[in-house]
Amino acid sequence: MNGPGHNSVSVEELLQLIERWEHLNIEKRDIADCQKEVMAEAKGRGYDTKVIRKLIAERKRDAGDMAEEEAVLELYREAIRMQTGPRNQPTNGDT
Amino acid sequence: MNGPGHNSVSVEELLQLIERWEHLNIEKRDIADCQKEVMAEAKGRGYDTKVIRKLIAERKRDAGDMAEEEAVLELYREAIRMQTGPRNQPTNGDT
Amino acid sequence: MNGPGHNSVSVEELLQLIERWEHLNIEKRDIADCQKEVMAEAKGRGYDTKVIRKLIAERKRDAGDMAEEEAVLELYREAIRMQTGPRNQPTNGDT
Amino acid sequence: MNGPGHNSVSVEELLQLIERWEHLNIEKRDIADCQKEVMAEAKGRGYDTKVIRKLIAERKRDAGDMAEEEAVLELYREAIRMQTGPRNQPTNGDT
DNA sequence: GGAAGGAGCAGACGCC
DNA sequence: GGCGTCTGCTCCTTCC
Repeated sequence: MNGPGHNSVSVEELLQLIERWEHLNIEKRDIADCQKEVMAEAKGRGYDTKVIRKLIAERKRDAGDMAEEEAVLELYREAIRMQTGPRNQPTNGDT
Repeated sequence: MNGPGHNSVSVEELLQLIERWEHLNIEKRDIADCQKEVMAEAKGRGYDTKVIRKLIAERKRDAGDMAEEEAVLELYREAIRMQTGPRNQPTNGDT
Repeated sequence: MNGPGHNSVSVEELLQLIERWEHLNIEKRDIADCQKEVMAEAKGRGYDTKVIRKLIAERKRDAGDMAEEEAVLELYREAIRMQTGPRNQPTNGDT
Repeated sequence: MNGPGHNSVSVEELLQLIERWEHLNIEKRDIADCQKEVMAEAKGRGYDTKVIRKLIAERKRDAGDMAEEEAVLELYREAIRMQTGPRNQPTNGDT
């Protein structure tokens, strides 16, 4: 009842999408395993993994804060532009 | 002041471990982005991503269940053997 | 200095919330202890607690699967309706 | 082939044990729901639940630390006794 | 030491 | 397009 080009194609492409997603997930798992290995190595060398995780979290926050600071600065710049721009580009007299 | 055997070495290797971990994390993020792209493509082709996620979860469960079922069956067999085996095996004389 | 309306009120209600939560947690611990007792009793009567845990897990899965299956079926039905309904219902002229 | 008092009894008591355990589990779930309500109420009153969780974790740690401190103190006392006791109870001259 | 359960967190979806 | 909510995942702790 269904000729070619009907939803059998959809099923095929749906499966391909799903399998692509699943394959990517496998890669993620592999990388996570590598991370566990790194932690294991750290522990093997006598480091406290809990402390290391704290350090990583801190670094992450620091990186994030830098970005956030930038965003805030940009926000302020924009706010300033909205005040100075519309009003007159004002005190600048060298036009 | 920083000859061999100082703790600057420890700091260095600690940093290397952390950076290796962070780099792996970046790779994970990239792959996660790819997954988002896949989902976006699916959505673009008219699929319901919620359903797709359900399907993926189902497939995952199915895969897991196969292995688990075997384990459970083995466990039960063992449990039954522990009950029937010792009790009936040797002293059973009504053959 | 600490009349009504100060933030000491907030501290008080915050503490109450926290303590309510903690008290509930204690109750949970108590119940968990009861569960341990049940298991200990089972073991004392000669049952294999490992098998019992598997049985419980199975019963849990069975119960969960019933509900979930319904949800998934409903989801799929809805997805199918979204595909077949709009596409074929009105403008379909090739009959 | 099995008269009364055989393993049909075991099945019954096994089921009772399992159901007792499951009932306790339900109670735990209920309490967990109450905890969620507490958190929801806290959020409704404008508190940051994340901070609250941190506070609870701290209090937990503090409580644990008190006990741990006691344990450490006891350990030290024991160590001191092992040093002073065997050697001579000696230099104590007020006998 | 290994597994099961719970807690915490990040990502994804829906609303505004 | 950003925010709030919510589910799912991972990690950690506890128990066996």
